Amino acid sequence: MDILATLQGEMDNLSRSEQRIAEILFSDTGFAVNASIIELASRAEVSPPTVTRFCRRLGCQSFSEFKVRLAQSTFVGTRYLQPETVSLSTREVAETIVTRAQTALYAMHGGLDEGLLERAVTQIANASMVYAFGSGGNSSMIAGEIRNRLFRLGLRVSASADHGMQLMLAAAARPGDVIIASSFSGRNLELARALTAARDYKVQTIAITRRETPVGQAADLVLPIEISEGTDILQPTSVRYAFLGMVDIVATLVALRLETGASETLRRIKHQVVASRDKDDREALGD
Amino acid sequence: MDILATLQGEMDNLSRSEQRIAEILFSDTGFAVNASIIELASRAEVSPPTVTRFCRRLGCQSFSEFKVRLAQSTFVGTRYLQPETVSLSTREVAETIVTRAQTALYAMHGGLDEGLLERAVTQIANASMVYAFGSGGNSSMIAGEIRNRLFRLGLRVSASADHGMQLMLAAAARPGDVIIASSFSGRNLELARALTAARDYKVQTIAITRRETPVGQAADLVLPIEISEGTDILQPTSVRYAFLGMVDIVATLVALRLETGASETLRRIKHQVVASRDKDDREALGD
DNA sequence: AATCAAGGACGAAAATAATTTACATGACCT
DNA sequence: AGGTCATGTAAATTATTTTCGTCCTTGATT
Repeated sequence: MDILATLQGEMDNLSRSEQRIAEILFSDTGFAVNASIIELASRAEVSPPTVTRFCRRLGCQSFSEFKVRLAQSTFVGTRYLQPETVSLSTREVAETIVTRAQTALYAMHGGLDEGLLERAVTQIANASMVYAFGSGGNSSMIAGEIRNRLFRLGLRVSASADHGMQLMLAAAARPGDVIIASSFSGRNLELARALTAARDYKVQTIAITRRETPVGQAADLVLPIEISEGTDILQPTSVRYAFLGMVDIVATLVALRLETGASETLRRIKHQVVASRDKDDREALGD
Repeated sequence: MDILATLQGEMDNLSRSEQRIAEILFSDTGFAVNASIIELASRAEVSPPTVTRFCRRLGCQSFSEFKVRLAQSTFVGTRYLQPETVSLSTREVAETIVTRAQTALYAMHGGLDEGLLERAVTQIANASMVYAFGSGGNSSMIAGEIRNRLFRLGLRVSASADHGMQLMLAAAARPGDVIIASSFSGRNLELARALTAARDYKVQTIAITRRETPVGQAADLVLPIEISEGTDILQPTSVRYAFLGMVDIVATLVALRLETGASETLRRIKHQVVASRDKDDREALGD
């Protein structure tokens, strides 16, 4: 879907002229997006037909289709394409963060599988109890968000970031309960163990993680997020946005599935919250 | 920047033919983005020159520039333009969530003030202790994220979601400490009180919130996020993405300010985390 | 009320520009 | 030597813009 990402993968299969075109696309996407085929060709020192062929190779039918796809992939900036460069200015940092978040959300969206999603939603909506598991700063935040979203819908839900607790909760869970596990890396072996234990007790397990990983394999159903994390340790991982988005999608679908009951619970929560604020109740479930 | 938003504002000043074009842009952006000027014109039952004039009126120099801008504004979908519609299908829900998140991030990015940001970053980087305050599901998540990001940089940081604690911590804080407060609505009066108390003790206070609100006014420095929350109570608020983005930007800038020390702390944390996983240490600070 | 500019919206057709196709060349490999 | 592939040139096609003339609307004048 993201043409620049596609291009990066194809880099090796390109001829010399085509690599020169690609070079320009990466280094100056802003120019490329606004250029005509002639301008782009002359800047890359190739002929226009070579550009056309280049577009075809990337799966576009025409140069203009290519340009549209290019424009779509460069929402804010393209700095994420040069992960080696350390961004220094405030402006660059902001642009990079926003762009990466957008990219992560986009990748998550592209990887969605409606069938899986619906199965997961059905299980959650019908669960007698939901457990949200995730450890480490990021996944425990996600587990917390799962709790935040689902309790508002009137579901019984408990979040845990503690491996020991997770194992015990899994063992204590009963058929009809659902465990939702979050792992960015998929390599959280204790979490995988808890899921395996839950399986023995016929508890449904849903994992938000990468498929081909210990956690992914241990779960009954995987809502896949296949984004690698990058290596810039100074930067917070953008994968969080993808996970958050997945949680929001699942929670919203569950809400729609439950419909009336959920609205009532939400109304009650809101009433309580608003009562302890000043009078303006236009705000949704604020903070 | 967003041409579809611009267009919505201009709607009244358009002639009949132009409104017919706009109509198509809103109802079938996907078609418009891929269409030639002739196709678009014939579908709107106008002549190509009218389309060209339409583009000019919207500030584009040519039809192709217009198409690029259009492609850039329709990252995933345009459903947010009709906020009243309740989305029902899985596909629609996913599209809506992703689009809203993107929009929120974009709005946050647009509202950034470099000067303020740099002042905040300087204060945080030099703080002897940082307190992150935020209550309610959403803001306490943000406070948690502030802690997650900053402790990795070697800063001393404590997060609290409890109003009573916040007040006490504010009273116990000393000059040189910094409090970062998060409030989506800005109407969290207890939080505002804690900030006011901190001020008396000459503790720097930074708020991520809306400017013209009790919390915004109580803080020394506001990193503004002026997004209203929408009223669909079934949907999680997209403002979270904006807040998260702001936290990431601030944290990254602080990291760059601290530079060497931070990398070392991160390396140590990572070493510990990796040691308790299996051997693959390519993963960043995973879960 | 009828008439008459003035101005704007619009489309037809011409002019221009962009893009693609068809074909030719030359480099490289077998 | 022959084939294949990458590439360019030039022609053909297609897309876009410009120019110009018509028609409608509006508002003033008779």
